[in-house]
Amino acid sequence: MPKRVDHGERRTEIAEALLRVAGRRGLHAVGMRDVAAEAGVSLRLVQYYFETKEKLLLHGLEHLAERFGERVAARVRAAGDAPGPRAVIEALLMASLPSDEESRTFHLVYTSYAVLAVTDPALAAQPFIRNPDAAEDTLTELLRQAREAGLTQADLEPRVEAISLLAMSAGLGTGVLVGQRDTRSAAALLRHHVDRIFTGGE
Amino acid sequence: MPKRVDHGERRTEIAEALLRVAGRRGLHAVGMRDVAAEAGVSLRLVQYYFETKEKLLLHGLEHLAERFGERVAARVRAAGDAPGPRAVIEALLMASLPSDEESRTFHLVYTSYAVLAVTDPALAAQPFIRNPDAAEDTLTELLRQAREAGLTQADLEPRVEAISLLAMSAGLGTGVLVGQRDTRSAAALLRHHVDRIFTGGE
DNA sequence: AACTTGATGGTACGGTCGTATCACAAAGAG
DNA sequence: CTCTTTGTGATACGACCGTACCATCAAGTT
Repeated sequence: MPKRVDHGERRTEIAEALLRVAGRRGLHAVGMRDVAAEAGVSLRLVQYYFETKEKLLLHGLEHLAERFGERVAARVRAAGDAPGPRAVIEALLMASLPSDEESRTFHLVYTSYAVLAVTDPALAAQPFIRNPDAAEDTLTELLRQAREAGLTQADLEPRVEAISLLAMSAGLGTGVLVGQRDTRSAAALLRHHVDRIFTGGE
Repeated sequence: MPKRVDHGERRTEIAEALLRVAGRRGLHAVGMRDVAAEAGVSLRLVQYYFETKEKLLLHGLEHLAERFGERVAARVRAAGDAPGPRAVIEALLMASLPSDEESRTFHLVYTSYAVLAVTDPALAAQPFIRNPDAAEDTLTELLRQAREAGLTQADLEPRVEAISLLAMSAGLGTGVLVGQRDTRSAAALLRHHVDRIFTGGE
């Protein structure tokens, strides 16, 4: 046998190449040859590790979601040791706003995938429901904790506010992406609503 | 000269064919030939009335925005004669949620356009800023009127709430589109926030 | 040493896409 | 009646795309 290469590692490299070029030129414009060139390998290798383009896209989406999850987790950790629910919530919301190149790419590519998934049944809706639902559950639980700790009004509905904040974050993110709004004003808007929620207790 | 055909009319027919097929199979999958078949004309005619695909897309986007504007206006009118700001606001928000086939297509195609516009400088960012900005101004003005009429808290910030509601509506709309959420719960969420805003006055 | 097998490169095939070209019919203008 | 112009059809071209096929090299195995 030859070199014995770690398939998982190689697949990750190629998937990240896919995300990079998708972030630059849009997911719709990404071909197998572009991915190969970006990853510095031959077209054949992309075929070798992902037999078909559809599998490449699917793996790319999973990898994107995973990397984004790690990014959010890192931001939350950076919010300090033993941060309160509010700090965690703010970190969580801010992390998903397009600010630097990475989060901008994330937003763009994720939205592209979503659009594709609506019409293409092959790109299972799975990842588009599981991950957002997980974020929703997490945020709901954080708000519930805040309410129990008396940091919010007693009649706060955690899930309602969680869904609202995430929907707002997504909508604002799109606005930033198309250049309608800048990141700072979007962040200020989100903080305004966090302020609103964290009022009435204390 | 031959038949002397109304160009504007024909362009509209073709643009609507574009929107129909884009709504079914996704904007990324739409070719000139698909549009021609959907409109019941030959490929050549599509080329004749829109020289290039890019111009076809651009005109399609403008037509989409226009039709959507009319739709919202109709919904607002249907809210009754001399409706209060609140009824108008609710009608405005609900109309832009994907409920029937038309609004679902609108959301999908508009999002597709937005994704394309991020990377393709030819698809001018114009329509993606002008129209949302107009909606934002309209909603801001409605909220300001409501505040002046004492229907809301006196310290309400009209523009902040307008942007928030529209961003939420967009985010929720995407959620509905990908099947994460159903239309009724999204509508209920929006109404919840309208309720929140229209409180404290009276 | 011969063989097997995983990793890789090169390249060709069939299809589709946007666009361009050529041809022609029909309807007024002179 | 001829001529010009507008609308319409058919088809061809060149590019690109995803996929498939074939060859080759390297590293163990027997």
